[in-house]
Amino acid sequence: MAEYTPLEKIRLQKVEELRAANVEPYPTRAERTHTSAQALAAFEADESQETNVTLAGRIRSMRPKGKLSFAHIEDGDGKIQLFLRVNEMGEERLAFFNKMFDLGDFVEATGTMMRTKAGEATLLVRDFKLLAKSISPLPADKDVTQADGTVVRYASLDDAELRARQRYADLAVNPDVRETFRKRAKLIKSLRAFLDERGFLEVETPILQPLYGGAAARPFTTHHNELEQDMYLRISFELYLKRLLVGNLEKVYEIGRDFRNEGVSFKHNPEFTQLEFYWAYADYLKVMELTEQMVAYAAEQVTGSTKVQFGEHELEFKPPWRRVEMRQGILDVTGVDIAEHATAEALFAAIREKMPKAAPDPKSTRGKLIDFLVGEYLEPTLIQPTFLYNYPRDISPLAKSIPDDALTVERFEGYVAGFELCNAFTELNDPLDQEQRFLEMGRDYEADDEEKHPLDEDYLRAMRYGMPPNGGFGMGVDRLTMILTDKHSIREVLLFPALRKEE
RNA sequence: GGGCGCGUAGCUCAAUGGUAGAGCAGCGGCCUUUUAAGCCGUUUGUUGAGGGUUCGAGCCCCUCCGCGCUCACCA
Repeated sequence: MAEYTPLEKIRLQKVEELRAANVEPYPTRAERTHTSAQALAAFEADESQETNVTLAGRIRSMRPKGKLSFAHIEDGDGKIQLFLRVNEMGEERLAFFNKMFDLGDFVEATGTMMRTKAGEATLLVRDFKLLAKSISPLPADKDVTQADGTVVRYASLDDAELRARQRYADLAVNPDVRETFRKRAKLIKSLRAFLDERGFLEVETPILQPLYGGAAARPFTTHHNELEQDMYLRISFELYLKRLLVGNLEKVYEIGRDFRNEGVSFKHNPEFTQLEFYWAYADYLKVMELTEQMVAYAAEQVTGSTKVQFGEHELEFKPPWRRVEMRQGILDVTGVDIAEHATAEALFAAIREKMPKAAPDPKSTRGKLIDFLVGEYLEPTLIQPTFLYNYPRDISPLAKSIPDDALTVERFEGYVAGFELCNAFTELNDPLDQEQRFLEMGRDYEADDEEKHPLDEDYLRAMRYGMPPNGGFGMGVDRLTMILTDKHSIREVLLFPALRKEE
């Protein structure tokens, strides 16, 4: 059971007193006629007319001043001031308001809009009603708008853990947090609109899967009792969405949750939102063009511009983005030409020769060594939106090889602000080649290696019916949200990020 | 998992190893145009938990818990 603080006990006492006085502290219905913004707009449109409104919101400040009181309430649109005087309601009623109402209470107020001596558009209250009593005080905060318009906060909830654990309190007292999640919603809506307009069909595929695949990650495992079988939460949508291409759906996409049983960091959460699309008869170059258009469109919808400030960087999303061929990019920053080293051993030796301080894992495959070079030396330089393309085959088991280059596949990743935003390729549609790749992957790892790619026989069966050539794409929606809202931790863009359980 | 750092009142934060404090919030008053309202008075702490060193620990040491940053991992 909850233990109440002295403050909470006082408020619980008030609840009792209210009920004793026949005032319901949690009435069923509200009678709001205007939001704060609507009331202000109606009043300011013509101040000579009487504007009568009923507002509802949470009390954020109270300034009782003898026979009159000021208060600010906040609703979904913002704050608005209430002005209560004995002239309108009598001393007893005003005293009741001052005594029984607290910061955090939801209240309804009816009256006429007016302007105070200080010039603030304010509701002169004739009557008021309690809508919901707040028992626990919200984290105290005070913010003051200076003459120059800047807002100074004197005390606020800024403990990162508490803000994430009690997001409801964070949202209640930090309007900018509400704004972040409005932008997130706008982003997802804009991605949908963009793809819908271009004839992509939104679909839903299983989250609970008998076999996981489409990425290299450890899954969350669970168990279906009746079927008596283990099941996995999906780590990607890829293999199910591509099955749909076999079914003659030419353009499909899904926005949803992926689950990966991996480490948590400023850019990783165990569950995260992914956008994937698959596009028949397109290749990775067409996907590249669609990607830059889509992200530029989203940036404009969310922020009003294709120029986005992220930390110290001003990012320009307007197409075309910079394109860097992986071999050339690595050559430029490290002096190592991966094309000259066809085996892991040769490449490892070349890396040690050019960069004695580099410490790649000696057991790495050639692809992992290349990945090491990219992550270590190239990624940090990719600040403006950039497509890095042509990846090593052995770390891309679902991508199609470049004609006449057995070691390289048609794959690109989009980088922004030094981290990976999206991943795409010309999809492998040759069932025999795919089977080989799965088997190769198996050989590259120990039998019990958690990164081992499980062989999905049903996926191969689907592919044998014939899969059209196609381009596929996956993007971390949380990461794009971070970039578009200038937040530097994934926790800031997730309403309820994963946290260790309390106590 | 490794390294570094943090944890003090409801909130934001102070406090050389020497009596745990301030502002806001709360509570009791005064106040008919306030907006960090003001003025007078006043309450609140297992200093994250446990152990140790010391005459004496919020402060030093150890263990644990939680969080942050970072490294590793994450095609």
